[in-house]
Formats: sequence, C-alpha cells, structure tokens
Amino acid sequence: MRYPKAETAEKHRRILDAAARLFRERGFADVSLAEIMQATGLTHGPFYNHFASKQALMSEAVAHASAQSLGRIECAASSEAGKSAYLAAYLSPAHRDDPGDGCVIAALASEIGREPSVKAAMTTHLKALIDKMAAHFPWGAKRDARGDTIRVLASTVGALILARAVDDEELSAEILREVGR
Amino acid sequence: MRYPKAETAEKHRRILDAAARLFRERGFADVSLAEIMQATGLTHGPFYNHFASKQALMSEAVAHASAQSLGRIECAASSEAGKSAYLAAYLSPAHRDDPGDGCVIAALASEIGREPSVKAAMTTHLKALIDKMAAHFPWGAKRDARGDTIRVLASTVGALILARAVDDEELSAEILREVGR
DNA sequence: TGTACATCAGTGAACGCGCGTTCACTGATGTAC
DNA sequence: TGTACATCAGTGAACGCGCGTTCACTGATGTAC
Repeated sequence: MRYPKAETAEKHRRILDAAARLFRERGFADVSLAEIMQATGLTHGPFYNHFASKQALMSEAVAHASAQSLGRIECAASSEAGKSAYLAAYLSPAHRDDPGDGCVIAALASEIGREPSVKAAMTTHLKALIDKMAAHFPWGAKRDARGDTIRVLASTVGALILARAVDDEELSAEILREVGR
Repeated sequence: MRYPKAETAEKHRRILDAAARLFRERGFADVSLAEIMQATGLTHGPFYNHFASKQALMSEAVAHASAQSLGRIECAASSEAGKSAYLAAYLSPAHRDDPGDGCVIAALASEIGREPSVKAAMTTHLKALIDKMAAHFPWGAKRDARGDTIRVLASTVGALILARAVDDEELSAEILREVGR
C-alpha cells in the first residue's frame, strides 16, 4: 500500500541507522539484510525500495557513520582540553566495548578490501577526519598539524583495534592506557 | 586410498599455508574451504580429515602466521639498525600490498569479534609479539621497553590498516611515511 | 467538496546460489602371519 | 620373503541452510476531475 512521504524518509533513515550500527558491531559479512530490516521493524522485501544492493547500503552506511563521527569533533571544544577529552573518550573502555556507536575506521577498515565503493566512502571519511582534526584541535607549534594528526590517528585507531582483538582484559586496558599516555 | 604418512603431514602443512595466506588477503568470511583446498591441489572433501571445522582452521592459521612473524623478528639484527630496518619494512608499500605474507594482526584483527578460539590465538600472538619486540630491540634508556613497544605496535598496525583502507595512493603513502618518521 | 483511479511502499513466498559439512565408496599402503 | 587383509586419506556427489535478490499482490494515499 502507499505510505506518506515523511514516513518513507523516516524508514530510510532507520535502515541506515541500523545498518551503520550493526555493520560496526559485527562486520559487513556477518550481518544479513533480513537482520537489518528486522531491526527497523520491516520485513526484508522492501529493502530494494530503498537501496540498490547490499553493497550500496554498505557504502552509504559508512558515509552515515562518518557524518556522526565528524559531528562529534565539531562538538568538542577547540582547545588543548577539548583535544585531550576527545582522545581520552576515543581510547576509553566504553568506546572499545561499544563499536556500534564508535569509530567506523577501527570497526571496518580491515574489511573493505575489494569493494571499490566502500573503499571510496572510507577514503572520503578519512580525508575529512584528518582535515577536521588538524584544523579543529591545537597541535603544538602548528608546524606540522597534518603530520601530527596522522600519527595520532594511526596510534589511536591501532590501539582501539588491538584492544578489541584481545580477550585479556588486563592487556586490553594496558594498551589503551599506554597509547593514551 | 591410503597414503604415506609423510605425504599426509605435508598436505596438512600446505592447507595451513594456503589458509594463512588467503585469510590474510581476503578475510575469514570471504574465503571458502573449497578455495583453500583447491589451492593445495585437493578436492574439498578431505578437509575434515585434517581439521575439525572452518573455525578450527581459522585459529590454527592465525597461530601458523604468528610463528612466521615471530621468526622474522628473531632474524632481525638486535640493534638500533635492526629495529629501524624491521619497522621500515613493516611500513613499506611492499608490506601494504602483500597482506597474504604480512602481519596477521593488521590483516585480521578487526574480524575476530565473536570467535573465542580465534580471539585466543590472536591474544597469544600479540602477547608473544610484545614480549619478543620489547626484549629483542633496543628501547631508549630501557626505562619502559614494554610501554614503548606497545605504542610502536599500535602506531604501525594502525598506519598499515589505514594505508590499506584508502584508495588514494598519495594519502596511503603519506600515512606510511609520517608514521615511520 | 466528493468520487474514481493511478501510484507505489510494504508483504511474504519463492528463486538460485554458494557455503560448510557429510558420507558411501575407492584403492594404495602398512601390517600380520 | 610372500600373501591376505585391515586401514584410512582422498573422491566427488549430495545434504541442508541461509543468504541476496525477485516478484505478484495488497491497499491506503495522493491526484484528477
């Protein structure tokens, strides 16, 4: 049957929300379209009224998660204290234990090998993230804000991935602590 | 038919070799058992004469790749120059473009979420890697070899993952270069 | 304003397909005598 | 040393199963008159 336009747009957004969360929690391959649609309260059929394919949803979900992450930087105070708080939150056990609402790079970076559209979305996100972090936070004498940003990004993304890959709580906490130092 | 024991052990090793390479290249989910068996020159049936399940192969393949990586550190010179050469090789475009023969953490860390045996194998590997790197290479005044090792590991693993996630060669090379500095 | 009809998102069963896994069978090897 | 037989890794067809995707159908909404 036919539905009001506002309701359709709302459902579109709900699919993206669910996909961005589930993909980050469990990876692209382990999440089925049926599961995503179920999370929005629909059956799996009408998925194709909203997206061309699972691959298309994957890249749109990355862009969706990207927008959330960039917004969070925007909200952080543009000061040394703001930067510290942002990094402390990034390296917190809370972030480690809630990938569904966290960094899309740490959650999905190693799984985007051969899907060109997903890789493109991730590249766009990383570029925007570097630019925004370099411009928004204070970086020493500003002599190499971009280089410093890239080094901090690599460290923190790596630390989060290592902390999540480990089944030893003590080691996991040690990694977050040492890299945050 | 029955085969000589040496041949059976050789085939077991070949399955592990192929699995360790293919899993690192394309991830656990995207590589089928049939493909792995084909890479060893066998049909897919006899897989279960060698391994209990795909999951069992996954954790054994991680351990297999781990042994290769640890051996490589063993071979590196135990000096500042040896450490530099090891890190330069880790952050090289050659390593980035050949995940099948490279770091198992960078290749598979974000995909081992809910498989306990695989997570355990990865944890064992990471612990051994930290211990070996901290002990084998010189670390400044030796005041915090373990902490320095963890920071370097997080940086380099993160850099490799970011460099692989990006479809822009210039940005990818910049990440490897800046983190290697 | 009221009526008739076209629209189109949602329904839910069905489709191929490839996957992990199983199994009856084969036949050279290793062992018993 | 020679023969008879048990072993067991490999063969390849088959199995369920869940997946992404399709489609004929439904029926409230929006539009035309």
